[in-house]
Amino acid sequence: MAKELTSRSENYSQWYNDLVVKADLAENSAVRGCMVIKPYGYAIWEKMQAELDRMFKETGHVNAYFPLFIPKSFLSKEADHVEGFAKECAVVTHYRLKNSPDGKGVVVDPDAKLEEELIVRPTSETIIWNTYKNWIQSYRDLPILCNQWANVVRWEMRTRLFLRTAEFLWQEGHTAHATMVEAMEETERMINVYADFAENFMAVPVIKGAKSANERFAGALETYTIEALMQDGKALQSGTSHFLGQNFAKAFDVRFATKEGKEDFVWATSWGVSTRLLGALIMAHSDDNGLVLPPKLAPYQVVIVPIYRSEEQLATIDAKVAEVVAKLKARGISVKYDNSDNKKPGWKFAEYELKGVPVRLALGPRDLENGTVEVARRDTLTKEVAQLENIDQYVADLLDEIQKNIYQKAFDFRTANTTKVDSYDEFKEVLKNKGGFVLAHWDGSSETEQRIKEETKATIRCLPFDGEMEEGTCIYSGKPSNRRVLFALAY
RNA sequence: CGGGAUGUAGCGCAGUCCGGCUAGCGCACCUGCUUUGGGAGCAGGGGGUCCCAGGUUCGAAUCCUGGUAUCCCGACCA
Repeated sequence: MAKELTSRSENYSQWYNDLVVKADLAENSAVRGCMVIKPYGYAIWEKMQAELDRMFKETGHVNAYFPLFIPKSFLSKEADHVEGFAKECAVVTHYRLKNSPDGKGVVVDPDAKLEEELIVRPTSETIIWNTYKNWIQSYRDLPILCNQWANVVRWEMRTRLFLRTAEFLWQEGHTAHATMVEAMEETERMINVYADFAENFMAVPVIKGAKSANERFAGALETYTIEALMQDGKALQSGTSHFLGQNFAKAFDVRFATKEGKEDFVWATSWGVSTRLLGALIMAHSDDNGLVLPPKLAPYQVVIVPIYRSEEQLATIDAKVAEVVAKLKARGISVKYDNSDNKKPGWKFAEYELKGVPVRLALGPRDLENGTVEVARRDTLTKEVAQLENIDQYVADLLDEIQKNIYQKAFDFRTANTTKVDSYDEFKEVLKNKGGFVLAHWDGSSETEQRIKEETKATIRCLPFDGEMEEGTCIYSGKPSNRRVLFALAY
C-alpha cells in the first residue's frame, strides 16, 4: 500500500490535504502560501477555463489583459475597496538588486526605491477603471464587456491548497454600462452562468442568492453568490458577481455623454471564479478511495488497463485496445491506455481510483476469448462485463450516467443537509450536531448577523433568489421577517 | 499575527534528551529472474548541503542564537 488516504470520518481536513497531494493535483511550494499546481490538477483547471471561456464569449464578452501592478494611489480612490483589501496586499518598493557588500548573494539596492509603491493586484477594478476612463466618452462606447484570465495575490494569514492561497488563478470580468438596469441584468446574467457551469459541468448543485451587506464585496452595492455544500457540512462560496453601481466610475471620474446629450457616470459590474473551484470539485464528490471527477471535467474520462502473462499476450491486447481507443476518440471521449509493465493491474486500479478517472476498462485473456471487456465505474465502484462490440456506445452512455449520478448524489446530500429551523436553540443544535445549510428567519440587521456569527461562527451565506416569501420572526431578535435566509459554517 | 508541534534520501520515519568511528530503517527508484483479473516475491545496486545562517567545541544531525517552511488550534478573511 503505497498511498493511504486518511478517511473522511477520521479527519476531514486531513483527508482533503492528503487527497490533493496524493492525487497529484497540487503541492505546497517553497514560497509561503503559494501552491504549485501539478499537471493533473492544471488539466482540470484548463477544462474549466475552456468551458467558462466559451460561456463568457457566448454571452458577448471578450478577453483582455491588464497589468499585474497597481499604483498604490489607485487603490485608495474607492474608500470601501481599499479598506477591504489593504490588510492583504503585497507591495513592490524597489526595482533593482545589487551584489551584497560581503560578496554573498544580493541585496535590495536602496538607490532603486520607487517613487510610488506598486501593489500586486488583489483584484483589478482600480487599474481597469483607470483604463476605462480613456475608453469611454459616449454612450456609443458602451457597453464594455471585458474578461481577463489572471493571477492575483492576497496575503492570507492561513492558507490551504486551492481553498485559500496567497496567489491564485482566476478570471475577472469587468463591464461598463450606460444604465443601472443594464448593469444589474449583467450581474444577474453572470451569476446564472456560474450556476450553470457549477451544476452542469462540475456536477455541484449551488444556491444562488444575494449577500448580506456585511458579506458584500468591498466597493459593491450588491453581491450575488453561488454557494455549494461540502461533504463535511460546510459551505463554500464558489463564485460571485457584483453590481458596483457608479462607485468606481465616480472614483475614477468615468463619465459619458448620454443619448439625450447629458452627462452621467458609468455603471459597473465585476464577477469572478478562481482555482477555488477545484477545492469545491474535490470536496463535493470524492470519497475515501480518492477523487471522483465528473466526466465533463476529467483530464481523461477512460483508462484502459491490460491484463496479461506474456509479451505475446500483451501484443494481442495492444492491438485490440488500439481499436477501442480509436472508436472512443471518434466519439470525443478522452482515453489513456496504461500498458506500462512496471506496475501490476491491482496497483493501477487503485491509482486511477485515487485520481478519479470516471471509467476504467480492463482487458485480459478471458475477454479476448469472449469478446468482452470489464467496465468499472468510479462513482459507484461497481464492475460489470460488457461486449467489446459496441463498447464506444456503452461508454458514452455510461459517462452521461455518471455525470448525472454524481450530481444527483450531491443534490440529495444537500437536500438531506438543509434544515429549516424556527428557534435559536434549534439553530445552534443543528449547527453543532448536523451541520449543513440552515434556513432561518432573520430581521435583516447587521447587528443580529454579527451576533449570530460571534456566538455560533455561522454566517449568512446568501438571501436565496428562489426563497419564497413567508412571514416569520427572527430566530435571534424575535423581530418580524418575511423570508428565510441561508446560514452555514463556511470555508 | 498569538499558542503548540514538526523539518534527517522522492515519501514515511528512527537517531537529537546525554555531542564522538563510515547517519540508519521501511516504501519508492535502478538491474536481473520469477510474477501479472485489486496496491507481487527474491537477489543485487544507486541516492544525503541531517531546513538555512551564524555561534560554542578537538569534534555538531545532536548544544546555543536568529531565520524560514509545513501542520494543528485561535485571531483574520468578499
